[in-house]
Amino acid sequence: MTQQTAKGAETRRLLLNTALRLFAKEGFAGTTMRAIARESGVSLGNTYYYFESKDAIVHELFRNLVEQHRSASWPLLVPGNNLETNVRLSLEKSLEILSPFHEFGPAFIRTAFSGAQDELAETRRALELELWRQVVATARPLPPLAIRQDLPQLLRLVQRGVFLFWAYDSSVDAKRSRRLVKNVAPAIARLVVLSRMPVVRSILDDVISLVRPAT
Amino acid sequence: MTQQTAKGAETRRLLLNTALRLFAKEGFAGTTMRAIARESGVSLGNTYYYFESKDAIVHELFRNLVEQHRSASWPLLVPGNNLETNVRLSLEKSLEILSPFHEFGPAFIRTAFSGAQDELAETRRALELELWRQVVATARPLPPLAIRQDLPQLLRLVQRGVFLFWAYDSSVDAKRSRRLVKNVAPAIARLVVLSRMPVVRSILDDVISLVRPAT
DNA sequence: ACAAGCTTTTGAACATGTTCAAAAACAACT
DNA sequence: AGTTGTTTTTGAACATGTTCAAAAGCTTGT
Repeated sequence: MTQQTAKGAETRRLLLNTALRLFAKEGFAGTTMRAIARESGVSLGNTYYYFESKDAIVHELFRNLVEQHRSASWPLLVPGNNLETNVRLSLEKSLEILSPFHEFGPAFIRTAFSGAQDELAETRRALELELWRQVVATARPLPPLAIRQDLPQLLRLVQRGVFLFWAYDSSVDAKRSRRLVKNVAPAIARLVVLSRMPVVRSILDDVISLVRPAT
Repeated sequence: MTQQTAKGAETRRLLLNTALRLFAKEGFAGTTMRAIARESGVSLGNTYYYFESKDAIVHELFRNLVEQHRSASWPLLVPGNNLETNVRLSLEKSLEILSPFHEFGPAFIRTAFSGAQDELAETRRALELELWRQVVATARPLPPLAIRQDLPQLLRLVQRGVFLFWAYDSSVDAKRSRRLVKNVAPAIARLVVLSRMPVVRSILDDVISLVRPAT
């Protein structure tokens, strides 16, 4: 199914690069599998030897973006930042990295929310969580102990929400999404502080009970 | 494009019914436009005369479900219910009505979140809002005045969230979605009560500023 | 060098969503 | 009844995602 030899890996890389270039130029729907094959100087069938489907190519592209997001956000999480700053920076960086791919929103969502339990989805999830753990761990003051444990998963949930919003955000330059982030970051920070209050805590518990078993 | 005469309307209805039946039996992806045409005793081209695309059929189906949800929830909103009960009943009814169409989740989402500004989307939005206005208006005690105005839009937002969750919920019988509703309803009610507190109010303001201009 | 068994590549087919020009059916008017 | 214009219907084509059996290349062991 996938590549085993050096030559195979090379072809695969070639196809992925071509696909990326065409996607950028012609958009997702506007790029045909035949075009990807032709521009790569490879047969159509061969393309399917390396990628199960057109969506699978997007899936891989998406995973790359998640990786980029993580590594680009990491150095921003410097000591001295409070939670709000960390959250805002990470979310903003995510929008920044996604911005050239707005047209893929729906396709991304299909892969991001597919509910697939395969390895790729699992590593993606782990990658995302790692970032949000770092966001929490480097924030000062540290969030209340009672919530510290679950906060990364909550933040990941928030990110998914922002991502969804962005995917269907048709405002120019995703202005509305950027405003959302600007508003959400302080809201989160406040909520976290308030999590000491039993009423707020119980609401958070409701939400946490959702992220715990899955998603 | 669409039907003008009685016969045309008849053909359209026939196609829609056949599509619905086939969707239920074979699933969305499993139902081909050719099958719909064949089973209706109509040519393929004619099907496209009445429905712009396969998605357009789903779009119409979805609108019908929204309508059903509204009219089925209405009688449940009896005097004496508090907000939590009303919210829970409406959300549960929504899951109940959607349940036979779980497989359409992604397709529904495409139409529900397409961001299209056409008439169909606008009437759907109005229909939804009307229900949530009723949910708020019939609840006792009435929600705090400061938030009463915006609450319907907030609740509609919550419903969209639940809908998204449901669409990608792969648990059997959408158990997780049902639990979500069970947890969300009291959380909402508590939040509304707490909205008198400035801190909570400011968070809600952040969210409200999002639903106000659009979505 | 050769055989056996992988991996890679190809080319042709298939299935299905969608388009379109032309035919048929129908309605309205004279 | 006949003409004219509109709505409905058809059938054939097209575009593109996907599958598959067979050919070609490569690697490894003899």
